[in-house]
Amino acid sequence: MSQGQQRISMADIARKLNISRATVSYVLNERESELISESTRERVLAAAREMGYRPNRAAQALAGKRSNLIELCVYGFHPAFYSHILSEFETQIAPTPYQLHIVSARHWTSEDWETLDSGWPVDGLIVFDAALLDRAAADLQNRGVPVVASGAYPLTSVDHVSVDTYSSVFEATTYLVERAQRVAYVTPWTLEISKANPDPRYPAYAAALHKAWRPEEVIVATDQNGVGNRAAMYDVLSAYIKEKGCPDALLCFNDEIAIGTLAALRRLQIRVPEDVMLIGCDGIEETAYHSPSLSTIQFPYADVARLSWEFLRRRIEDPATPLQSATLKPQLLLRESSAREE
Amino acid sequence: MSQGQQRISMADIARKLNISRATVSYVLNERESELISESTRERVLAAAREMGYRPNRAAQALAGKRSNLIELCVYGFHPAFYSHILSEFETQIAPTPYQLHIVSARHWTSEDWETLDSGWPVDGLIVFDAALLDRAAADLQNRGVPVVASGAYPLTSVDHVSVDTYSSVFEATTYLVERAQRVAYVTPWTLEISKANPDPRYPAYAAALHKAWRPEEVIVATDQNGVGNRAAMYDVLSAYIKEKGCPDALLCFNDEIAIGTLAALRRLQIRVPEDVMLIGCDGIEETAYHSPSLSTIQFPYADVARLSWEFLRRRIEDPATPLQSATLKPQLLLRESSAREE
DNA sequence: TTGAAAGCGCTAACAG
DNA sequence: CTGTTAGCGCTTTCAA
Repeated sequence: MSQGQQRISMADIARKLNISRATVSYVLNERESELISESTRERVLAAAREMGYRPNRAAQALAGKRSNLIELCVYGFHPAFYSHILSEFETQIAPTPYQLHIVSARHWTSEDWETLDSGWPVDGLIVFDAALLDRAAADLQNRGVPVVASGAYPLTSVDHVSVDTYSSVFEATTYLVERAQRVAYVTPWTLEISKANPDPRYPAYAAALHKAWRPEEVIVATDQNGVGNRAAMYDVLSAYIKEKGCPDALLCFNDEIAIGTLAALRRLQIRVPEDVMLIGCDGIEETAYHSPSLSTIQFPYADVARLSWEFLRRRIEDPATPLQSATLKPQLLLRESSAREE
Repeated sequence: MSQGQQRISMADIARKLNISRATVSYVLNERESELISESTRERVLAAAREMGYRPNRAAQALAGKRSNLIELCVYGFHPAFYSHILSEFETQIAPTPYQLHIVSARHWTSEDWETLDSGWPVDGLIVFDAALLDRAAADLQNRGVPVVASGAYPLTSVDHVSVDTYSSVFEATTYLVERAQRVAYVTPWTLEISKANPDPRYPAYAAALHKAWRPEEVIVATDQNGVGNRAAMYDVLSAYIKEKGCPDALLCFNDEIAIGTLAALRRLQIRVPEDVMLIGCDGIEETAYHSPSLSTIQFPYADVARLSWEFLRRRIEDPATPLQSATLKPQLLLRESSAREE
């Protein structure tokens, strides 16, 4: 078919058919309002196909057409939590004419956060767990770009879907507190980071312990370089246990940490759940496949994606829509790793 | 700061400063060749910052500037194999001025494959495991867009990084054949699909068995709807074993299937590796955390990403570069799940 | 039913 | 050192 060295433009089609560029544009855009003779229509369509015409989306957007681009800003592709998120958003958007432009914030330095605006003509923007994006996102919103924030700490000045991780973690911790003496929190973040970050997990854990008048125990899972890392769980855990003895229950920052902890405990010959109860967080698929199966806090991936997209789409269609918001609660999923008599 | 309802353009800056748009363009683009007075330079920069100017990338691209956009076409964000791939590509591209535009082919129907060309002005394109993209990719290449293909079945008409999965699977199968009587292949694809698809796993398995004069055994892991699904492993496996007895070794299509199989075997009270040896494929991180730890075929994620990007970048910089290609071999990682006396 | 022309925001050649 | 100008490919208004 097409073997031209360059891209085919509407002008090429018009020239070949000896008609005007506007006519070509009309039929290619299926403009109902303009009346085009059936024969012209067909000639244009045929030529476009033959010549391998593909619209230049940058030009379309420049000329004022919608870009059908949705920017999704998320931390990265890893760990599995994010791939679940991305998959669900993709599932939402795939059947629509819209396309996802994923921006990963993983490697961003502090200034980069201003870069939320990629400069591409997006029709809308979804920011997931936008801890530091407040200003940038509000800015975009002010410039007329529809923005939806979602996750456990969404911006509330824009349409948002919040996930009430706090209450679920509180619930999980309370469950453990009622069945165990020493309930520790295992996290890849130092205590300073945990306290400075808007992430609700540590505060929820701490609140649940305080409520029961129990002392906090925080196990920081970092490697020698201070990087949060489940691969270091064995070293971290054995050192901790050696120094302070073994807690009866562990609430883990996320499922990856929980899985790393499970492996470390196995190596230390500590039984789960008999000696130590274990609960993770996020509800990644893997948790179901371990032995013992891992209790976790199931993040509502699909609902978050569905609602976020619903909100964004509505706002794109009707910018005057009043502020939309919803709150979802992750579900505590009790499985083998936390099974114990009360 | 900026609270305008609309986007700031270069014209806005020029107007405010009473200078020409070209001057603004020059300083914002740091054009060395044009001499701009230091004072003008600073005024422009200051105004741009204050007004919150962000370049319109669509317009830049239209006007002939490089877009700094790299399209990465990959099957999806799931399973973990893909998130490893995406992460590594992202790691490569993050420190450069380029930006990734990820296109997921997961939901594509047959016609959509023609859609490889998203219509955005990409500077280059990486297609991963491009089974059905040959024509579309070659097309783009012909139109002057640099294309690199990578994965276990890359196009060879363009720059490519191939991964020799065939030989690794052959090696793994041979390892099993030498230590077990019945070596079965567990796959989420029906035999017809396996045979029609360019994926080298089934052929490699079959070749290794034939070489040893052993009969093939293929266990198809699909649910009632015929969808490939590790969650169905228990049902599939117990039915298979009931009918034909239990193989001594299982070579799994990928690590997800291997993990599902491991869980199913556990439920069936069949020991790994004592009763059944198990080897997966892809080398996702999870394999190290199971008990027994899972043998797998380690895909060279980082090297594939690094080389692909190296090839693409070189071709972008110098389109006349001769065809580039490299072949990488995944490493057979023997762990507990396949440990057995010979 | 079709065509001419303006303009989206920007780059880059050229003129001053 | 700075301004004028011609497009890039497309949409859209207005004429014909």
